[in-house]
Amino acid sequence: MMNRVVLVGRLTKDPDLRYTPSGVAVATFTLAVNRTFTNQQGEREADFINVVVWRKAAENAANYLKKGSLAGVDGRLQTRNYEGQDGKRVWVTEVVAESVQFLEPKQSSNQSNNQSSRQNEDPFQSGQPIDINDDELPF
Amino acid sequence: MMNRVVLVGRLTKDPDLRYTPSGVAVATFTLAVNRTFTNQQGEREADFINVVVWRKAAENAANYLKKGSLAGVDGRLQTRNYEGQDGKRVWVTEVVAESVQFLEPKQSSNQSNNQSSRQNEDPFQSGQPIDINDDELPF
Amino acid sequence: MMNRVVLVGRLTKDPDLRYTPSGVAVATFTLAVNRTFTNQQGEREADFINVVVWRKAAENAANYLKKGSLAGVDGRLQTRNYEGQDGKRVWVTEVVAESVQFLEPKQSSNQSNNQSSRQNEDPFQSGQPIDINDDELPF
Amino acid sequence: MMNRVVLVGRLTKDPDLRYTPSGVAVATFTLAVNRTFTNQQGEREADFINVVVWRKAAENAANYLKKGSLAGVDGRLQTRNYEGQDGKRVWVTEVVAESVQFLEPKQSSNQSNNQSSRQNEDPFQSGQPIDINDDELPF
DNA sequence: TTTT
DNA sequence: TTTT
Repeated sequence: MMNRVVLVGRLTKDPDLRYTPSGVAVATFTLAVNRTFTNQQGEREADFINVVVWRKAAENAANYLKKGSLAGVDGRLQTRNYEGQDGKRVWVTEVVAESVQFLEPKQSSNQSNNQSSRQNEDPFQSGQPIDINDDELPF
Repeated sequence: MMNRVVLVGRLTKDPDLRYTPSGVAVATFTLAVNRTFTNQQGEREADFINVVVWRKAAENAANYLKKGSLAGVDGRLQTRNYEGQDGKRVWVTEVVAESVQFLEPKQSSNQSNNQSSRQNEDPFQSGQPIDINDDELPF
Repeated sequence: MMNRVVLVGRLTKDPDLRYTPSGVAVATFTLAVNRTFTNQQGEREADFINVVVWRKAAENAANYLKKGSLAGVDGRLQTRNYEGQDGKRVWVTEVVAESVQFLEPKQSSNQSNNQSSRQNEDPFQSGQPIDINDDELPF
Repeated sequence: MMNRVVLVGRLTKDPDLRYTPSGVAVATFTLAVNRTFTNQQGEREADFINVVVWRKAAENAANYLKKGSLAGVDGRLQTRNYEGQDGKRVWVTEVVAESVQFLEPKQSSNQSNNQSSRQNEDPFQSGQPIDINDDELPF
């Protein structure tokens, strides 16, 4: 059995960093990966892939990545299900990152621009405890 | 932008082979990929990953793979949406295979066992035209 | 920076298990990976890729793999150099496996065939201490 | 049989673009891929991986990449041998790129910097016909 | 429901 | 210098 995913793309939004009840950091973000081919209308489309990162790598992602950042992900595919609002099982397929690469060139640092897109973020959307049971932890 | 997936696992059912209105073969199947780690109950779980294959590789998959076959897939992640039965957009993440490997040892061929699990399959589930627009074709 | 290799192929010989001076297990083997395309003479060639495995996975490889076994490797590419017998630097590129999958079906076990190809192996070639400095250990 | 390599690193020199006798473009370059871990001296080392690209992608690599460029490579491992100057077979392991990604941000284009590091290159090292038989072409 |  |  083998399961390996490698992606390079851009974050569609700032990462969302939360903590499990026992205090384990988990970050999620979506990576837009542009396709190399165009559709019949000649447009280049993208795939939008959900990524989950745990522990220290989660905190690093939250610190160093923001909307639009170019990032690489090396991980594995995971399927998971939860109960939807209509009571049905909803299945999701996402990538659990084992490592995240920051491919953006370092900014010249005369500007605190790493946080710039963050200042108006909704405190209810980010940084709050997350309702994930610890036994989902993969490592 | 990079997008690469490599999987080895077992088919949960026989592949489903269909054709687009213009006659392009497309096969779908789900690969069960056992995890290497166990959950807190000590059980080894699996991820169930949907795979799409096009053209000649689709027909080969339908001919050589069946429920339980060990197979390798090399491809890319794709996200797609369609209208669910409640009118809402449903998003799916699946793997588009560029190549499929048959990792099952050749059977000793005294038995037509490749088709054995197929004899009672529902003709409405398999081999029928599929409602996919040709402009989804990636290559 | 990203570095990922996934291979499925067959061992050209039994794995070679050795130990560093401080007792860390390291196994090496070569994987023959048949190409999917043929050359101009219509022959299907293969690539012969050297693989290194460390610690517990090294001992598992030595126990469960032998010449001809189908195996999967997930790891990274490593370059290394040493002094050749003519005093020149020799550069090698090899795969350091993070995980090794045994893709051979379990034999029906009425036969001790896992060791069968081993009985005449040269004791000077295998199982001996290896002259590798421990600071090459990647993990 | 599966064979997949994904790399992200920086070119150690400008790409070397040549042509086979029948006019097929082939570019070669070395990618330095920094390791994520440090050795016992606390230094972060790198792997230096040789990459070969064919046809249009070779010309694109020569046009868009230069020494120091950040690039992604998706391809497969290949082993090859030739006769060394001492008459012995020399074996090399390299990556044949199926696609090359240019991960450098576009420069502000007030400068023809893409060629800047090229002006003193040795005409005997680059741009010359290459002695590769066309039957080595993989696609 | 998205990135550049 | 190789596997099936």
